Amino acid sequence: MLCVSAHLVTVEIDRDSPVPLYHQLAEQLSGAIADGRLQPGDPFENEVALAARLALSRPTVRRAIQEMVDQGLLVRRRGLGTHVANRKVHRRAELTSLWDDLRREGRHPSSSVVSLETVTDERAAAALDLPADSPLLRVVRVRSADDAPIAYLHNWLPPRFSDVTREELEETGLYAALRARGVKPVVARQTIGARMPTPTERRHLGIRGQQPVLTMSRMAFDAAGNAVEFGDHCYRAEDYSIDIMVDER
Amino acid sequence: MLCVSAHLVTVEIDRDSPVPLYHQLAEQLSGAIADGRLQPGDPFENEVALAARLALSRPTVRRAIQEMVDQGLLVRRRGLGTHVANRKVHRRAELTSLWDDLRREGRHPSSSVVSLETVTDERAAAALDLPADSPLLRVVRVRSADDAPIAYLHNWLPPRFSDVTREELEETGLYAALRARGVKPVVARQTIGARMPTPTERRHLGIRGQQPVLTMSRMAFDAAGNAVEFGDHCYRAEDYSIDIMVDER
DNA sequence: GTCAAGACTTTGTCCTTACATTCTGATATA
DNA sequence: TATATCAGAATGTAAGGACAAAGTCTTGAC
Repeated sequence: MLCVSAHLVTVEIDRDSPVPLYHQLAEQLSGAIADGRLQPGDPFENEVALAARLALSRPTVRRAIQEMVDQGLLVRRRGLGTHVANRKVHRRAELTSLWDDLRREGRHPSSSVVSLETVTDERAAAALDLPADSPLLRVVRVRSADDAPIAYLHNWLPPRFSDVTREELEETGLYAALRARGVKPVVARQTIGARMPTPTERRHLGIRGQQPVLTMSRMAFDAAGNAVEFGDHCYRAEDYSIDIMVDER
Repeated sequence: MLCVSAHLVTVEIDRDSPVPLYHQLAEQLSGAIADGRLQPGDPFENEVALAARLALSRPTVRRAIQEMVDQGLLVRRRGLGTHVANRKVHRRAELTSLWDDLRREGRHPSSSVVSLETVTDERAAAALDLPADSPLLRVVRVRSADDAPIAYLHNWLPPRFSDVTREELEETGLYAALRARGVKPVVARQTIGARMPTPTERRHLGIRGQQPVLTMSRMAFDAAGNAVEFGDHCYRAEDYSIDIMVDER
């Protein structure tokens, strides 16, 4: 008999932890894929065996596996078993800030706040589900990577964030400031386009000659569906592109 | 007692149908949101009551609700209940073709095939997980909406699709041709950028003056993680923008 | 030797039950 | 009156069992 045994990943489940068992399991199994203990194409231990080995119920194990399937880490096929997916379809956290993106790439992000003031803006207010005359905090920044400007950013925030300071924005970024106030954007609608830069944009981004900008406007929402931020940004197209995974739901 | 009773949606479950009960339920409830029977902010019937009313188990009902939460249609909060989400966070099927997008907007899409030939291409082959010298079917098209060109499209397909014809592409679009062969892309990695058009692109897209193009390259995969298509496209930035929902997973 | 039927493996669906956690609102106490 | 506690309502987590469906592989018949 040909015994293609799946590599058994060591998993430790802490039943006293407040983090759900299925999530503990998914985290540790994801770790095994991330650090190469499990390679794309490798067969995955089957659900029932895994459940028996870890003394977990099958639904719990299934839920962990489903979490990983949703992240594109695993592929399941009836009768065939579960396998580690092609690395190209792995999704990482999607809703990231440019700041975090640059850090992950090993570059050194910095921000300079061009202006920080309270304004009214009809389009931003509509995006934030607020009355058109609501006072909004408008943040205008230039984002650089390794001291070369790559983005000219406009953000509008609801009044409750009016205590955000210039220093905070320059040191940690906008999304960190929101996180510090207990707000976590989890879903956003983005519209991406391209156009020629305005003279102001050319100056801030150091654009010479005929080079376009990539534009992105974003409405971001928290888990409860409340709008938390509206942004309208433009990027030096020469140095920046947007990389996303899209999927059917 | 203040009785805020949720509007009861009529649901009919067919236990003999091959389609899973949770999916039947999710479809019918989604329909109620789509056609306005349930409005954003409306309280949703709670899980246990819904399960009792429909003679379904609670896990089955929960699975249907989870499906809708994943589509951004519902928001659940412990202790608070389930509510219909803000319409702005509703996701529709994301991985759509430009052809379908235009149809949905009520415009009239058409394609003209510029060339259709078998080639080798190192970059496309790498994206498709094939050897660099694999023969690939390359499709070059101009996509128009209401007879005005908006996109210049390059696609590379694995050899098994070499029977795709020019007529088929012009009448139904590429994704329909794939569907007809039992292949369904479900996830794609897209890279979006901007640049100035080449003379060829200017000619095909009818671009005058200093106008950039929006570029998008896409690697598409089926549910098993097999690469099914690689595309490299450019769009008239004046007439086209890319609209996507991104979320944390 | 080839093809078909059936056994086996694995995931998919569905049920029942139990208890935990979180938030609201009402009651009771100071 | 204001605060703290408690009950109620809703979702979240977890277990265990049963059967269905899909795909592979072996076995058996011709």
